[in-house]
Amino acid sequence: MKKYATLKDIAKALNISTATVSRALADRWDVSCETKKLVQEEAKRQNYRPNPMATRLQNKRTKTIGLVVPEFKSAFFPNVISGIQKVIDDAGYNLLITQSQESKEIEEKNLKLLESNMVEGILISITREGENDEYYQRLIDSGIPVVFFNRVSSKVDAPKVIIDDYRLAFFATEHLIYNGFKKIYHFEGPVNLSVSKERKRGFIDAMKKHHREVSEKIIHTAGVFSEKGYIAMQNLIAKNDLPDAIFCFNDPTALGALKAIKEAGLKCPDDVALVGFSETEIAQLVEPPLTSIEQPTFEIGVTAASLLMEQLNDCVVTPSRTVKLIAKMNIRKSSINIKK
Amino acid sequence: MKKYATLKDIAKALNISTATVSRALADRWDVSCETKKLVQEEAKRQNYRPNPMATRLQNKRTKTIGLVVPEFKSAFFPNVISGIQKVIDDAGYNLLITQSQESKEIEEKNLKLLESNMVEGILISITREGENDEYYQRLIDSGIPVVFFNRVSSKVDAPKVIIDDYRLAFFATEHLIYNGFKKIYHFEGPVNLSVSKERKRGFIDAMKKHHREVSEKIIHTAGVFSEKGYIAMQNLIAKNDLPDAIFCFNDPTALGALKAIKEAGLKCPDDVALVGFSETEIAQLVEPPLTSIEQPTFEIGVTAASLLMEQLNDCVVTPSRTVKLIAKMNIRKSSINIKK
DNA sequence: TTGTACGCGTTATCAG
DNA sequence: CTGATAACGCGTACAA
Repeated sequence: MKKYATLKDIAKALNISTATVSRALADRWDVSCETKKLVQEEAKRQNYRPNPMATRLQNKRTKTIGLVVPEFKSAFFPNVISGIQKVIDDAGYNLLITQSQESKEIEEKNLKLLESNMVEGILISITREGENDEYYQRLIDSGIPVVFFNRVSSKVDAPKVIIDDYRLAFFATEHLIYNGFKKIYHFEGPVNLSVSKERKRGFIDAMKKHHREVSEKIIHTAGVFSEKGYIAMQNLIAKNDLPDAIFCFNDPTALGALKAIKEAGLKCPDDVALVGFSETEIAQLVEPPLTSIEQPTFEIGVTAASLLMEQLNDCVVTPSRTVKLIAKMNIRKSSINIKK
Repeated sequence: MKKYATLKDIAKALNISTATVSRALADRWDVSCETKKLVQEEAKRQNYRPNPMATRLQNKRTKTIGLVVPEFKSAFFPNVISGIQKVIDDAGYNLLITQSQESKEIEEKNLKLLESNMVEGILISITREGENDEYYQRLIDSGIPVVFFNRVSSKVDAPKVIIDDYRLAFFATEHLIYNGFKKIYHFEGPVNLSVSKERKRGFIDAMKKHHREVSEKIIHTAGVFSEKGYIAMQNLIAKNDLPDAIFCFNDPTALGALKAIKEAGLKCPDDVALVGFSETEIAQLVEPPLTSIEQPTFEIGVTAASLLMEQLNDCVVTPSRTVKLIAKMNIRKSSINIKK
């Protein structure tokens, strides 16, 4: 821990006032060129660096916004972040990123951290463990605008950016039905996440529309990560309870399932067809290429950040709105019915 | 922009001094229980939140350390971050993450951002665009310890955590040679990155050891991302300049190459064998599974963070050392010589 | 137990 | 052009 040089130090060294030093360093017109030079030289010599805390204590602006995401092991959030960063950069703001690791506790810790760095706004995709609703509300009340994206709070009234999970799950399921698959299962995501519920709802409604029987047997919880999909599929194989096709909560679970299918000597789509969700780069690289719903990740980031910027600029309190973005389905070999 | 409540505000409301308020909120013993209660109630009612900048201006501690990574689209950095976070958390510190997006300019901006948040130390894996050497040095000089990992500065004297790229590239190449491949190429990483140089050097030396001819023709620049590997492979196919095997800079380039191979109606490893580097989850999921060097990502993070903590605790200036961690080679189908 | 007064490092205002 | 001086919000000796 070294001691920093301060304005006072360099003022003392030059026998002038701190005010002059401050002005000289700010390169203002109302200071003579020679003192300016003297000051700047002395500053360099003492390796002077302005104390950011003191500055902020004065003008109360940090030009920084904070971000909380659950993780960035999958490609989803990194892509969203790129979109966010674009908007933030263009607006001349800085971005501080934190990772909640799907833990409610760490999420709260991160929010506090961002707060103590005086971010002017917060973008958040909440953890699957649960919602810190009271805290989100508290942030908003204390004047820090919050924008939710992807995984949103159901209770807090704030701008939200999501995709129409229900509709896309519906489409994906119908796609399997139209392709002539008869025994269709669903691998469900984390139960207390709104996206899981929406996708499950879309699946069920599509099945019902086409008069397919929907029982609890055809829905299996498989979480977010590939291992979970792997295990869920292994279980089905062990029980000899093989469906024709599975609509998976996301790509990782679908890829995990794919691995289990291959290991069991089965084939995709011949024995079990698969549909993923929220397109990852891997979807195209894997064999067979995976049918998946491609979310506009970059655009999600752009939209969320823009909504935040809007709030930051308009001091007027606009009613918070939920933006639903459109996604598209990439149909690939993993969901082609070869028996048809 | 709302105005925050301050100590003064709540002191005024209660007709007492700010000092008492301060002490009451700090829950000290030298203040009567009733005023304590009064103050705490008033604080809650005014939604009082201590101004972090003022606090930091006083005790000059933030208990926060900063991180700069080039990107986190690949799984590599997210895993490292998990390791870092473990150590940081255990030590009671906070972590601020930034992303340089492989841009030298953004990297410097991020360093400044971290600095202005008064982080007590910085962990960095530098961008491939070049090195902000002067700036790293400046940080260290001004008392902020810096630890490099994975992608390190060649000029700045500071602790570094790397894996033995040279040796592993050497092994990987020998593995291909021992497997009977004759025409072996190398897809090189970004030219000005030390890891690229090390891996290339390992490749060349292994080839030389076994008296293979090494010309510029067998080394092709392919960058970091899968598209680059895809294009590089397409070029080779177009020129009808097919090798038996390729040692790729990393997994994404190898996967890109794999895609090009498949699209051209060729087979891996039958026509072209592949070896990747820095194992990604996808390596096992792809067909054929990809031989790759598995880096101890989590451990890299743990080690780097530990080195930083060491520096933070020991006020003594210890000579900076470079830690080389061991990696292992996962041999899979993509590098099996079926002709042998 | 409570209040006064000062310092943390800056910037801004107002005289000179 | 330059120098006092106050203020930002908080903590804390010291005095009462």
